[in-house]
Amino acid sequence: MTEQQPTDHPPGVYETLDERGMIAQCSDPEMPARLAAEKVTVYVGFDPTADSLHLGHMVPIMALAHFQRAGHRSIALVGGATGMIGDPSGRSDERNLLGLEAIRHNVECLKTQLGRFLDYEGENAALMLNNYDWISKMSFIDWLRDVGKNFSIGYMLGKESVRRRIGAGREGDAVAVSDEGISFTEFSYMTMQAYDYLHLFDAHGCTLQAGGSDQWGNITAGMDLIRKTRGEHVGGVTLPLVTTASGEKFGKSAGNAVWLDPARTSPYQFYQYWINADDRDVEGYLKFFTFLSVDEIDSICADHAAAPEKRAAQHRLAEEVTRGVHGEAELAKAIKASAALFSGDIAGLSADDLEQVFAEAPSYEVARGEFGEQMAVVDLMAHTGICKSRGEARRLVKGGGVYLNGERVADAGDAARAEKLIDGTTLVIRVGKKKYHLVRVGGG
RNA sequence: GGAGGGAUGCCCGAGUGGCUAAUGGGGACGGGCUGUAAACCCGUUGGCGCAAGCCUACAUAGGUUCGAAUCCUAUUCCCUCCA
Repeated sequence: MTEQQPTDHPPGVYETLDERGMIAQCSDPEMPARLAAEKVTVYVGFDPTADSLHLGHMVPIMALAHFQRAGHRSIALVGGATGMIGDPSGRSDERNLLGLEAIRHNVECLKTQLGRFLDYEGENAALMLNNYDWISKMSFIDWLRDVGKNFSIGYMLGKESVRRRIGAGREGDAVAVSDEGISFTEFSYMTMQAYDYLHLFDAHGCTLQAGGSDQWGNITAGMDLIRKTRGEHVGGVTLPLVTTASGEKFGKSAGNAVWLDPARTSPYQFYQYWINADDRDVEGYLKFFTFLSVDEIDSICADHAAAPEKRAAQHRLAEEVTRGVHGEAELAKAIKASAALFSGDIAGLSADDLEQVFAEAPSYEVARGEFGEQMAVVDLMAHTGICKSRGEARRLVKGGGVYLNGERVADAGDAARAEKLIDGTTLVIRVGKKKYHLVRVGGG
């Protein structure tokens, strides 16, 4: 993500994004021409609701990177202030406020992560800013006088994010109404994001804001604020919500978010997430999450259509995205682990090999004394935490979903015997088709 | 401040004195088929127990009753309307 193009006459980044399906809404029709003709400063905000970004943030990140590659100036904004308030957009219920310390911590983590996707050096350097730096300096009275005065209640009530919460959905406009209500705090969120845009306009000449499609209301709030207070017209674009063909939420694996932080989602799991992409989604994902040219993507997909069982498109997708997020070395490990687990037989591997392959798989220790000559599989699983309870482990075994070193455990009463340990120390317990756990018998 | 409505398992949502560990749907998980895909089919979905059974659960704390998610009291939180 470091290659740069000449900045004096940038190519049309709008077309680049559009042909990849990465434009959902755009504030004005002249946008494509403007983006092709002049250097623009664009910003995207990320609120620090957790200490890591996840796949849901990837499209905005990629969009910022595309802008930078096209010669524009990208600003990644970390919402140290907005994150303390809670964006109601896209949510049907009130958020719990995070503590100050947690937010500070999250801000630092996000900054580090975002640092990997943009180039902050050189003449076309991207900027990383934290809105806490300017918003925290304002008093409440300043806020109400300088910012709040520009928003009529009617305008604010008209935003979908608000209407869905106060049960004011209109006939025919498909706002899913929730009966949760909304606090003044979240209601005010849009004014804060609008002010960010104004600040960036003043301080950095920022004239474009991008964000997920649920950000449209917040983006237009900023555009309107700038128009009212500065008499200038600025732009906004939204990026599409990524969906899955099967109706599952994109970016979730087993109900958990797929994080960019390797401590939360291992590179192996990350790689596997993409490998498992639905055929119908893979083309779109290649366009969203890689920098491969559209021509190349077409060619990959043609190959894939010819021999879908090879899943060439998924492999390429997983490879590109994992490399981009985790780097070459981690990608190599993930590929090696995947190959070993899905084609080879576990029993043939040594304990050392296992360590290598399972470097990121959850692993557990059991004391030798506790294990003894043998240990019931069900006890072992409950003990290590692979299962929450013996009952859960028993159910899994009964359903035929537990494998010891690759062999299905036939009966809930079966035990793992000491002589089965690989190199006398290690046991691989697989649950279902894909979940591997390493158990080491060690200590006294 | 007043009036009314509500809080049930991961989520939604039934249940208004025993047959309810709690209908149903969704999700999730496991199995089958396959391509580590989709669709589809089957199964599971509080803890302990091989089991009979025991324990813990329907916002919180008490109470009535042989027996309560279901009735009563207080408390907390949420929603709506009125002031």
